[in-house]
Amino acid sequence: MLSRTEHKFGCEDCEFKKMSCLYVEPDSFEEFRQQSIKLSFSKGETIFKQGGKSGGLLFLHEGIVKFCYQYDSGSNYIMTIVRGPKLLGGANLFFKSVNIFSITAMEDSRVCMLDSAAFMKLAIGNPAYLLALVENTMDMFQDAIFNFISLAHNHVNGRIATILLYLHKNVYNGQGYSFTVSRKEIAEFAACSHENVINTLSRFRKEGIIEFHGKEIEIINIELLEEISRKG
Amino acid sequence: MLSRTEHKFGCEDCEFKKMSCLYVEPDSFEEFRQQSIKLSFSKGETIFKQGGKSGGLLFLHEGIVKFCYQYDSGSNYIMTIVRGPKLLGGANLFFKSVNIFSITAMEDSRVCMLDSAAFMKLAIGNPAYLLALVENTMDMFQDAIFNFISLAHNHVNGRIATILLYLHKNVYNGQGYSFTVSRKEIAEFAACSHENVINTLSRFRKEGIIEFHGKEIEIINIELLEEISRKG
DNA sequence: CGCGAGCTTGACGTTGTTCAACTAGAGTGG
DNA sequence: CCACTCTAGTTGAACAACGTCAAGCTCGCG
Repeated sequence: MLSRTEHKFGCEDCEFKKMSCLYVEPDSFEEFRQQSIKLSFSKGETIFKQGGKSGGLLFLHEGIVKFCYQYDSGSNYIMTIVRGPKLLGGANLFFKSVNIFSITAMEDSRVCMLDSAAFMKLAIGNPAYLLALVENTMDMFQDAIFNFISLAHNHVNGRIATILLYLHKNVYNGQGYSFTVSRKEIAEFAACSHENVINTLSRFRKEGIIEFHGKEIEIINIELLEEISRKG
Repeated sequence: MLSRTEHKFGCEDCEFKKMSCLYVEPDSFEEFRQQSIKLSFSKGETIFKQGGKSGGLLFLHEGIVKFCYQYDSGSNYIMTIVRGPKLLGGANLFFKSVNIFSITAMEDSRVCMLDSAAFMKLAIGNPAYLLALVENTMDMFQDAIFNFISLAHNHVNGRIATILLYLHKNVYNGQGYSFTVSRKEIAEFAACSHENVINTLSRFRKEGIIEFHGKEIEIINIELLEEISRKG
């Protein structure tokens, strides 16, 4: 029997198992699962380090993580932010032997590190499963690309509006219209200075689009925010 | 027997067939190939239109194409430029029923439009083949992402340097240090105004980094260009 | 010959970065 | 418990980067 602690990690009802068992036999999945390692990360801890040896596939059971690119100069760029449950695969993990970016926990997170070789074995035997996982990964890429496009075309107003909407809809969903992010992280996501973020957020507050107390930001007028996101 | 015209399309020695037959039986591939359509596109012609129904997978035998995102305002953003032979798959084509960006020929190009259903059948039967194709696609995404990162972090100097290096190394390789691109396209790639491109290129010329006559650009000092690309 | 698209240049205003000074809160060690 | 330090946040001023506008240019094409 599972102990209470192990049960907290949800091996019996985990989302990854549920999704996998749509395609593969529970026994095959169980064999694969035996090769994986359960880990907890606290807010701020680095899960994968840019430039480090790739740790294979990662399943984020619960929590919120950011994909960061770190420059030699020391500054960071956040490529995307995702919440669990989600498979974190793709260019960083599927095929490369070295991580091309870092993955850092933004909230306390629980993950499973999956064994690449065991995964490949499972995938080769179940192409429909592989296809479903690739599709899942592509969705994450697509979200990231739309953020890049907003970044390429819009001024800081529009970029920050896009980011606030993204965080509301895709990350902090299911908790009303408010969430907690630092100005520094918004700056790293929007690729601008933190001073500019502060000024922009203050302007949004003056105009009644958002409200904030400390790090907690609340969206008041989402229609207007969407218009700013579109028009730049 | 193949006619001379058909032979020009290279069905016997095409790169896609060569690559595919590392994984699948020639007979299976031939069956798949029967479902595909050979087409030629002239410089400037649109191959896939953003918002249009997805045309499935595309193999670019020869030529150069750009992936464009078009804004309501009418302005364009070039996400990436690739040369054949290359499989153009990924988020745009693998799974979505609607194209999320346009693909346009920058030089005269020859392509095969592949049938999605026939491809899926082939891939499901040959997981190693699917894996190889996904890896190929991910590489293209990775290149695009590095361009995005340069765009997010660098000033126009660095962005244009990055783009010139990308074009030299990945697109117009095998033709020395010179190539032909319009200022407008560089501007759409670097996400800045065409005036800014002109000023930057002139500055690069004054500093002896590049030389140009009309649309033909030649890289003179590649080390310096790489330094600008890195440092912004 | 005239037209339009792309290219070029300079002036000007806006946007955004950098810098400096200050405040507030969270750890840390005596 | 209190200083000390470190990080994040805030504000304003000075400066650089960039886009926009206007004008004139060249080239290819009908």
